[in-house]
Amino acid sequence: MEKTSIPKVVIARLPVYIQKLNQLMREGRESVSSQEMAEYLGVTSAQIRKDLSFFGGFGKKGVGYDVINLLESLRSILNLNQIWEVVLVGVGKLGQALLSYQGFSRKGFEIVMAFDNDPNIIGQTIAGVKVRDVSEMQNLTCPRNIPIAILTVPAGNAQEMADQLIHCGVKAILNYAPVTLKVPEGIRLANIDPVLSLQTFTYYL
Amino acid sequence: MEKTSIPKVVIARLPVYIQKLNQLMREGRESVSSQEMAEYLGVTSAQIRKDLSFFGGFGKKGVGYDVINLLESLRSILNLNQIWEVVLVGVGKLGQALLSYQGFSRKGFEIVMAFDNDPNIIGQTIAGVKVRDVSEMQNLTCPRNIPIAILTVPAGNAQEMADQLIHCGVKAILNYAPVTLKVPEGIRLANIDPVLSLQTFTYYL
DNA sequence: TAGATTGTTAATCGATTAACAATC
DNA sequence: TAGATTGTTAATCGATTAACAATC
Repeated sequence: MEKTSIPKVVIARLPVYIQKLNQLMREGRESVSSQEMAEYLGVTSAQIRKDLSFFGGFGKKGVGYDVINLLESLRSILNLNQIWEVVLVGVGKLGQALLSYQGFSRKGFEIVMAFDNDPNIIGQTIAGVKVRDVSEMQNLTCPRNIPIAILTVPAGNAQEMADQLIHCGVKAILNYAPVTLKVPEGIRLANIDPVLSLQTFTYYL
Repeated sequence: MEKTSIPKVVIARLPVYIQKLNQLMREGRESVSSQEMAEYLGVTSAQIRKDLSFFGGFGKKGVGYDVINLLESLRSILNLNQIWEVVLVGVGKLGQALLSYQGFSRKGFEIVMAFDNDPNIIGQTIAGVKVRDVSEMQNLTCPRNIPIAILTVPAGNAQEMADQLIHCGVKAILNYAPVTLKVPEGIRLANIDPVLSLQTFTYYL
């Protein structure tokens, strides 16, 4: 029960607001109303105002929200004004694609280590990160206290890798493996499985 | 307002149940209780029973649910007893990884066409799929009426590609681009942006 | 000032959970 | 039969929306 008062759904929407505000900023926009944001994002303006009001009053009545100011406020609420270290486990095709993805470091997430168990991949350097043997993972990650892990291993290995990472101080896991992981209370977990999304589609099609 | 009565959250959980039931089946389990499923998935048993009860009574009181029977029932509810054709747009690193991913066809989703705008990639065959010029997309996809698209293009191109796909009859889009797309009523949309997940983590860390 | 838009309250809506009779 | 577990109802909990006074 951490930061109890604010609903999880609200926290999950803040990054979406940030994404849009970033775009507005690049376009040179100075201010934006909740109404306009709502249209862009396909939600109600009341929801946007309510969400923001959990953290204070960022707007000016009759005017709207200052784009840069709101953006900075939200970034600060989410602790995005720092570099977050990330460890990636599983350097198959998907893991390689994520290692090469510029979007992480551009948004302040730095993949600092990568591990695999395939001798053909161990030792290679991908996007500046040297791939190491997963058998060394505990030795190498435990001392560094890396807070976030990305899991791109086969389903069968995911739980074991998660356990090891958590043991070494990882506090949040982005899981691409198609399994439901068991993690202790207090460990954040998000699952990205495209098949689950597709299987939801097919109900409606 | 299609199939109104059943909450979207319930539909979204069915694939997770299917995932676990598949695993139980592979392990040779014959039946399972809502209690046991709940423990595996980290939810309440009441939720599982309630979810299933929207579609009928699949269990036996005092016994639980027959694994194979429930699995088949859920697959049928989600229309998973058929092959679903998929078009993939954007064959960069991520697109290539998804093209090579066995999990889609294994679960009944067949990527039948792929498009890109990079001359170095157009013409290549990846995982049995020939990459075609995106300028031909409308000509090639419109007649085939493919229901599902996966978008792995840069943020700047995503909306334009979505519009074209929808124009050609696509009814559901799995969007990997880091933008909020605008789609007409009735088009299903799911977004997979790992950065949004990471940015939710950092609030709690 | 007049018009616009916020921040907030109260009402509505929807989802989760507890509890238990039914029954295998 | 006794024990276990479902299916379902009612109660609780939480999230969304409508509406409007405050105010820029």
